[in-house]
Amino acid sequence: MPTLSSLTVSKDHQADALADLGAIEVPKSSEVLARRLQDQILNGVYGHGENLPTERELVAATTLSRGSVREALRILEARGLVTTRAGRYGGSVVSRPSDSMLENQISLFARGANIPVRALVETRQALAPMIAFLAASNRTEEDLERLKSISRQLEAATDESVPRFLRLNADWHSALADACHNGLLKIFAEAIAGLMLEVSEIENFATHEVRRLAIEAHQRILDAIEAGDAETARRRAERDVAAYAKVLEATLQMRIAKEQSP
Amino acid sequence: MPTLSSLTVSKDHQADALADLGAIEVPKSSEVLARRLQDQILNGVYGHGENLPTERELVAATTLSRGSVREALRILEARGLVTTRAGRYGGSVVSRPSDSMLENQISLFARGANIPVRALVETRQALAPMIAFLAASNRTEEDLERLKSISRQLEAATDESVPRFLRLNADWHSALADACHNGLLKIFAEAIAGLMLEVSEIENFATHEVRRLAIEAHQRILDAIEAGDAETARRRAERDVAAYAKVLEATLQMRIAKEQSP
DNA sequence: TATTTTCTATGGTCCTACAATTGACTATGC
DNA sequence: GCATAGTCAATTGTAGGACCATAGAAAATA
Repeated sequence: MPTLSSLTVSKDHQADALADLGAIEVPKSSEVLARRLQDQILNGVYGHGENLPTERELVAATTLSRGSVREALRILEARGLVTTRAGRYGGSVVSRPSDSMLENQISLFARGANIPVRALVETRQALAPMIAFLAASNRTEEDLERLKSISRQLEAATDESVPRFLRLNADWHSALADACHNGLLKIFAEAIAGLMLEVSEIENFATHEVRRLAIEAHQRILDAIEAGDAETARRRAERDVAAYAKVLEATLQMRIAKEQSP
Repeated sequence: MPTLSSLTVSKDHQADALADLGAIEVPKSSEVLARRLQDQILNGVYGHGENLPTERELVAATTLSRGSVREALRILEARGLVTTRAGRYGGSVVSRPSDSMLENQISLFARGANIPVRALVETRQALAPMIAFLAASNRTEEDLERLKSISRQLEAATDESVPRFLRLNADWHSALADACHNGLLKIFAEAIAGLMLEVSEIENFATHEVRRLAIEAHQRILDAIEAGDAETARRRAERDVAAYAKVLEATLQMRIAKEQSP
């Protein structure tokens, strides 16, 4: 007659069950709350601009301590999902992650992951032609005016300090990214531009000759954009970024050579 | 004889000074500490895998309360710069932001900014050809094997459930992104793939016909990658993603039509 | 009506205390 | 001697209370 214990599963099944368990990670209460609030925000329970419950209300609802609630709010703030203001009628307001926040995150990742300059250049080579193409297709008159304005300043700055030239150059690319009317492409491009700017500043490779070539390339692209010739704009951007990649590579090679025999 | 008071600046200068002041935002102590620790981490004061000072050491050094110190650590944790473990010999160790963390941030941004599907498609059109190009150039034998393996599974899944097909499809693109050996491109592509997957699932437009076409396109790209023919791979990826964009657009148009006359 | 003052709910900060965790160390049993 | 179990201690995790600083609204005042 079968006993109760004889009905239990075999040792093999127990081993399987053990393996199935795996490592268990216990999240912190602040992370759990942050996650749940994030879900509610994404599901529209709290819309943009609306106030989350006050800290003390969250304490009452969750039975967590105020410290844990505040840590959860700091997490959401770091993700750009809420902004908190003090004072009466203050509180945590649901907001959209800003451009600069995402750019910073991309920058942090790239530094941490030791993304090589080559990878940055490749990504730029992927994005820049599409940005030029779209800018030619979608630009408004305001976009065009702004690009032209920066172009003029850029031409005037050929002989000025390198930092000013680099900054104006960045502005030009930023205006171009605006003109393409694609928020995601814009941020990707600007994050990469920011990362490459650091390299450029270190390298200091913006010689007079390089600057002149850059301005001419910009002008050619701008002409195509003004004419609304998307295909030509794309092709010219392709050539521009390829030329830039070559110059940068040569500069980096030079640096390596220098370091090996100073 | 000039008095001391006559040596003070004019009212005009005072007005200038007032304008120079502008709005002043007082940051929270936790944000200040988070920023300073982040700078130290980026400057290599604490290397990857190293421990930050303990919470109580930070309290002693900063004269902040432990609560503020902990909020700062939660901010850094949300940025992916540290991971904290409890227990003796635990603490906050410096770490690199993970791929998934950046992907989530991109996803959060795109949702919040209401990035239209059109912009996602455009960005994908920019990235996919470059990824195929680089994959053909940089692929290892392991990359190739993995791609082939997923391709086989994908062909076998033509008649299976849509979610399984979509998932395998995502895996294929993920493997392709790995093969290009560019960490940044990979994450951008996967973040967009994740966002588009949501759309696809809603649309449920993976008909048998579409699936067959997708598999054929993959095979053509894979052939070029195996041959190491980067230029061909790029061209084929271009055509693939353009075709995909067309199908998606048609599906979206259909949905709009349906909604207007249900 | 315009200005100032007061009021008060809210986040910001500090403090204390204790629980939970976890790796190293020690003791135990065989 | 070795494996197992138990103990210890430093660290994070959490709770709760107290008070300050802030900032709008509302009331008082001119």
